[in-house]
Amino acid sequence: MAKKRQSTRLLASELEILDMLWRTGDVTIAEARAALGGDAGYTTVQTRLNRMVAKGIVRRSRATPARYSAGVTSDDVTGRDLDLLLERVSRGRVVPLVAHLVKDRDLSSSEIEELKRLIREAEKESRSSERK
Amino acid sequence: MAKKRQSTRLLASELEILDMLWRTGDVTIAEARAALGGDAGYTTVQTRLNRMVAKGIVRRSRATPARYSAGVTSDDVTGRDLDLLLERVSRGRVVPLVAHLVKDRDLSSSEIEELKRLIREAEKESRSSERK
DNA sequence: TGTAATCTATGACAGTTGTCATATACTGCC
DNA sequence: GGCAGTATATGACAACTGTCATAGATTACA
Repeated sequence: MAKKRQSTRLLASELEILDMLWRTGDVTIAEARAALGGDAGYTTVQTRLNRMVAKGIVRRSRATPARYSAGVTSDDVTGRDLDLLLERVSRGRVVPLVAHLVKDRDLSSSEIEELKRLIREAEKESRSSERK
Repeated sequence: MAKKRQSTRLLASELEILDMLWRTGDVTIAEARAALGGDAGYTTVQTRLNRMVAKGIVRRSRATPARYSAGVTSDDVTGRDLDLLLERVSRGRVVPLVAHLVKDRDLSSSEIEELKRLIREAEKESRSSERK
């Protein structure tokens, strides 16, 4: 019984670690601990990092002290998470997700321009596939 | 030791259940089991549903047989998940998330129109706050 | 009404996660 | 080389999750 977890997604606590690694590059345990706020005990941070190494989402260098770095990119995580959200929560509807992302946020004019460009691209795509 | 989990997000397996509940409305255990594909044992589905009830994310009616329904809306989940993604993974940058959502997808022309409208709204917002 | 069918409660076990203590190993410096 | 300080390995425990078996309660119908 108790099948191994298959299609999971990263836990919030794992995102916390990855966020830290993406921000600070590669770190020793002591540095990771400080970067996380210094609340957790040294071996707690050690264990969490090593468990993530075992899962392949964090890398560990052979140096001493070992340096840990992210083993997945934020784009990987973004992609997988958004796809899961689309599938499970939004039923494939893109608009409500985008709505949440752009509503009530302070976007710079360059961000607005980027967004417009994205929509124009998508529009071109949709028209070309329509023609087929 | 072993502090109770605080700031988590829903597990993929919980999203699976909620997805089913959002789609089918309220269900008995037997119906839930069928809707999930019939792979899991009856009491497995029972346990998973009841544990989610204990967490407050699923509701259970007092009828017999009990009927289970979603205790959170998909908008709630969408909102919380996207905000976490923005904070932890994308560092507040909205554009890459939107890019992933609109790239390489078949969007209908009405969806495109909706997206344009959203951007126009965001633009209006950004201009009005600029003026302050 | 009594029995079969169904539903519910409960217990169990293995794997995961959050937390850390302890013991062992390694490094750097006197 | 030996000791202090740092790093690593390992073990542990509680809560949570995935899975289900079993027993007791309820319902439906012959």
